[in-house]
Amino acid sequence: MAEPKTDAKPYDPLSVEPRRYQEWLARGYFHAPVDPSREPYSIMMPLPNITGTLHMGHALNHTVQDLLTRWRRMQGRNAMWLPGTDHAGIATHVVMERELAKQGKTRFDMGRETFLEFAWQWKEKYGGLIYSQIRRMGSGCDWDRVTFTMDPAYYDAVMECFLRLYQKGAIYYGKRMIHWCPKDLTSVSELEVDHQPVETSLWYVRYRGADRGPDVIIATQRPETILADVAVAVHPDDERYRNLVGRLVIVPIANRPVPVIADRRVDPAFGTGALKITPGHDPLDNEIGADHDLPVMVVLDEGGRMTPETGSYSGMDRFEAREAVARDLDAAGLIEKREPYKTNVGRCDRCKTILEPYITDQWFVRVKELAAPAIEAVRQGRVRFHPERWTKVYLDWMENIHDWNISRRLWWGHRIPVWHCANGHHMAGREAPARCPACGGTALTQEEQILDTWFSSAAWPFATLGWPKQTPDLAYFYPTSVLATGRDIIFLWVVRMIMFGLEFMGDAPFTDVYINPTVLNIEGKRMSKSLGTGLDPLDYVEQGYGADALRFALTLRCSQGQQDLRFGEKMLEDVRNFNNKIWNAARFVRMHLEGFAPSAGGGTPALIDRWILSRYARLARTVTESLDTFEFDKAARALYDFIWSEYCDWYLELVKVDLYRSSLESARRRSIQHTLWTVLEGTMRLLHPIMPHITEEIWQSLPHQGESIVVASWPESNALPIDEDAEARIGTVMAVVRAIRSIRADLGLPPAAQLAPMLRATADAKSMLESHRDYVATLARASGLTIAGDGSATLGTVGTIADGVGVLLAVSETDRPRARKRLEGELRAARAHLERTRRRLDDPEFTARAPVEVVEEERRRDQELRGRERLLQRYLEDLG
RNA sequence: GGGCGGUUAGCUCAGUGGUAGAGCGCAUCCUUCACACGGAUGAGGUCACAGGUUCAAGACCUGUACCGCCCACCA
Repeated sequence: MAEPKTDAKPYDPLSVEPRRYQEWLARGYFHAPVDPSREPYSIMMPLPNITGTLHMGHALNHTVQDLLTRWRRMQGRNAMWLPGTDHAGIATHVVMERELAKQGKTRFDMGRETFLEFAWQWKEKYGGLIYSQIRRMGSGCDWDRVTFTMDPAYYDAVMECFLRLYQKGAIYYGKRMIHWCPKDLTSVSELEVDHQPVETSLWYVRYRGADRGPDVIIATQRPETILADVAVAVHPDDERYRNLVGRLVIVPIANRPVPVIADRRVDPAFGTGALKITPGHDPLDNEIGADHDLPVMVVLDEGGRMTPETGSYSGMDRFEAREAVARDLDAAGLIEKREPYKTNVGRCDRCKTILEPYITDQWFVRVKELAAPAIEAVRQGRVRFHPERWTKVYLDWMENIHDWNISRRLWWGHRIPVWHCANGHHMAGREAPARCPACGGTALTQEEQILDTWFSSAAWPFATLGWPKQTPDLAYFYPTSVLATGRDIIFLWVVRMIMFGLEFMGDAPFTDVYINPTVLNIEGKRMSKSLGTGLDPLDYVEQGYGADALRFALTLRCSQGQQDLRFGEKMLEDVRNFNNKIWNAARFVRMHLEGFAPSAGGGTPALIDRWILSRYARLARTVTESLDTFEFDKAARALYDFIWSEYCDWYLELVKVDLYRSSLESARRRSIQHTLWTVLEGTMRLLHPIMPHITEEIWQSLPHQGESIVVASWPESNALPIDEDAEARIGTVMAVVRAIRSIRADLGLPPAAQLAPMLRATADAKSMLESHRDYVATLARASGLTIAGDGSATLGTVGTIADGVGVLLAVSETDRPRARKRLEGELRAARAHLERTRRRLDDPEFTARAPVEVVEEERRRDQELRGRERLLQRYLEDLG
């Protein structure tokens, strides 16, 4: 492993990160071969689309997966993170066809074969881009296992899934009303419908009664579908229309008589309470029509244009036809009114075209039987969601799951392995059978449609490992450990993986599902390239912040409490500063590590060493526990606070007192070196999962065991002792230092002025302070410090009480007013506090009902505050 | 319409029923030999609102308001 390249004062991530990543790759650290002697840990990357580039959401999601993988590897697991990409049928179609449209072409001009060639070229060209971006983020994926959903072996696995479901009768075929995109010419999933509010009109249209019967007025948003009306429906209890049910009314323009029917699904409060029934163009009408044995009429074609049967409207676009029909109705005197109306329209998630309810031949998976075990797996806790609240979201949805429309009228994807014969029979198989088993016919054609992208990605956790072959990989890594993803694809993907895993492997595909927050910009708006609010993570990385900074900034805000994470560049500045802090702390440590060898041991640690070692032990616990419970922000915050506040601001400053002492003994030096090294080296390991590059760079610059921090061991927190005595004593030192600094600042004393404060302490604290007087004197710049017993007199001083120690400073005549102000302020605060404590202790309810420890604590505090009040009062009097 | 989050310092957010916290920003001071991408000291909060439970509520319960997300979509 290379030596650190630079010792510059500011840390430069750009000169470190790509180099370190290359080394890791070259040494194969991210490849996890099957090894039955070790416990596996595996994560399957939520596969990005080949058309995609890395966005901030990926940056967060990948950081989480990478830190989990790196952490578990350091804990000794055989950790494997499998990367891959998705062919993403419709998404890829949309971008490719947009490209074709620029040349004035459609995919139909090219034909299926040519288009697929074009698609493969596209995949070759853009499919690799996202991988290089992933690598730039430091993600330690097992690149030997990278998988594309249309790789031959994966393709075969998808076929196997379909065939097995087909054979067990879980798949059916037929004409169904689905969400249809008239631009992409395919069905789309109900989960991929983007509902958006829109301003439109509600037309009130008069349908004349047949045979001189009464007229009825219906309200509709879609006059163009009037031509396909087959009935008018009212609520059975609606008194207004009681005498109308069973009679006929005339559909305007079409001049067809249709029945008035009664159905409970009609809302009498909406519009006029009368609903036109158009089973060919509306899902509710389709249901009602089917229940009343009404025919289905269709007046729009697959492109959303009026059919040839519509006479003068023939060929008109649906929106054009809407106005035309409305005009004609108006001319015929049949429009009672037209009012503005706000409603929601469903748009194609990919191309934003308004979708049509449309009836075509579709393939479906009967999903209830697959859902039942998937529900059980979560109920029984075999699959756990983090944060836990997503469990309910999952269960609620699964309990109301609808059959799954898996066919898409696209070309780029897995073609459905079914053959149709001329007599309407169909049969499944990888190859075309010689003749139809049902009728013996030989005129067989393959199904044109392909499978929904989510059908293929549902097999991701096992198809990537060689299934249906019983490979060693599959046996070893399945089921995987954690699935980390965003909440937007819980229904589309997570539920389907659980169903497929249970169906085909007999086991849920993972034990834990971590749902990461959604990354928003600093205004709280969704990031979107089209809105110009998208932020390219790689831009920030290359601007000089580096991948580590981005990873840490995201991790620091990756809490379970909130579903969103607001991101702004300021956050990267903060982490850049943090990295610089770490970098310079390491430089400092290195400067003082001359002649140090860890093997020599540290001898007897001083109190300050014991203190930082104890704090480090706590850090190791916090970080480990936080990672274990998916509370990544806690881990990051603990590291940040420890490194900056405790290690740098306090320990390094304390240790300088010893290091710069003219009479530093070699034993003391060795013990300092050992502590500096132990804590920094260990902290780098604790930080490595979040910031892999800088920690490697620093770790390599320190004495270390092993060839890389990537494969170093995780600090075993149980082996690190907590030293409460050292923590308490150094806590007192810190409080005293802070008190002196505070007095100095309040009095506006120049920094050059060496102070001569007096500390008054009880015997125990006094002896501790005496042995640590140099630390206090140096850190507080108070060379004239004296330490006295509890009873000594004080005159003309300002003072405070820090952790039970009186801190006093003689005050000059000119400083008196400021000193008095300070004392009065402190006294006021103490009295206010005391009053609160008093009120509690005077409350018999409190002393009777609160736990003994709490009451004791309150008494102790009361005593302390009384002492404090007394002393402050005396200081004030002494000040004169 | 139903469900789920959120509402804490100017901003972004932590916060296990028992003395309200961090980072940034702000103010004052410090170019001391790891770091000015730094150090020190401060100012700044009726924890959205209203009830309730409790000796004790920012935390628990019930409502309300606002912000956001998801589901269902009355044509």
